[in-house]
Amino acid sequence: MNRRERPLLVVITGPTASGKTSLAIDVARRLGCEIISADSRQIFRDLPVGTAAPTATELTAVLHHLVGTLKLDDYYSASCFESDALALLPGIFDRSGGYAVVCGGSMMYVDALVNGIDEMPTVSADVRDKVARLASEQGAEGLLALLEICDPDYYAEVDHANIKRVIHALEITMEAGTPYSSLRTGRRTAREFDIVKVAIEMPREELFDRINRRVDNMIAGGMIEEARRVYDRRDLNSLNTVGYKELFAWLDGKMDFDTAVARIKKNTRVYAKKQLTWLRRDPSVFRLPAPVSADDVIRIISRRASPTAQS
RNA sequence: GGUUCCUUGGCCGAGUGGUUAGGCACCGGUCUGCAAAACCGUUUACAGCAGUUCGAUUCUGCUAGGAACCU
Repeated sequence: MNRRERPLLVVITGPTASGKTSLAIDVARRLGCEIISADSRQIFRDLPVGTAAPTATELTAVLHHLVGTLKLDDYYSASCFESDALALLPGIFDRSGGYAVVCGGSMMYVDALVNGIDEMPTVSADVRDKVARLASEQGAEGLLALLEICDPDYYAEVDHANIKRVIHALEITMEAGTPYSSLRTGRRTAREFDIVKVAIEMPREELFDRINRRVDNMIAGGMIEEARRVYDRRDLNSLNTVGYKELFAWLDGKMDFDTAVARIKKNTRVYAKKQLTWLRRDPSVFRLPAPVSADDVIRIISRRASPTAQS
């Protein structure tokens, strides 16, 4: 491809099991660039099978970033991803003449990189403990009552049933000493590069079929051993993940094996649906019907050939 | 052949003579810091037929299917 004045980030996304990985590799080869993975679970080492991470062969075919780089107990978030990706991009653009591919289905990660995410202080262990203690002593009502006092604006808009968001708001508010809502600008950050987002689409039946088959392949491909190896760390957030949860339940004797596998399939389908919901409301995504070839993606890139600003 | 019991929406599973069980799935949605997370909304019933009743998913009878026990 031609060298670009203004670099271009090609985001390849779509629901789980839609074929993102191999498409991204094809596209990256055509563009002569590297790939940044936007996957909140493939970024952990020790989970290659159950997260359908790129295989050794695939990793060799094109240089990948942010795959298997974290330990299971490392802290990570969409914001961490934004910084990591932004730090990697200049080098990737340089080496490729202005191209980079991001591939992944962690929609919030993609959004954080594409649109930016507001600056928030990192929550200290101290504050985390304080809020956790309040939660266990006074329950949801206590948390909500406190939020109503210290951040009435967010209290008014947050889903009171979604206690995770309430806790997060309280933590940030306490850490920052200023209401969480005052730190949320909702503003997009302008990027120094162009962005094209494409998503792979296919009839739901086909997608569900692919999911079911992939789960069977994972099981046959060593996922049970993988789950056994991390079993003792099952309480970590990184292992609050479809596939592992269900196998842990089986290992705990809480469900039989066939049920566990059926649950993995079911929960993976549920996950895919949530990704589709997220994609549907994003008008900036080019949704391409499978099978999608690198050519299809290149065509879209060239159509918006020159440095038209993305907004 | 006889006796007793069972039959609820895609699945599991409560219950009642007259307002919604509930859970899961399906379908739809929320989303700016653990997001493969967390959360929200909605749809699908009372096996069939005939009675009793102002009214039956709930009571009675018959039919069908199933379970247990008896000869």
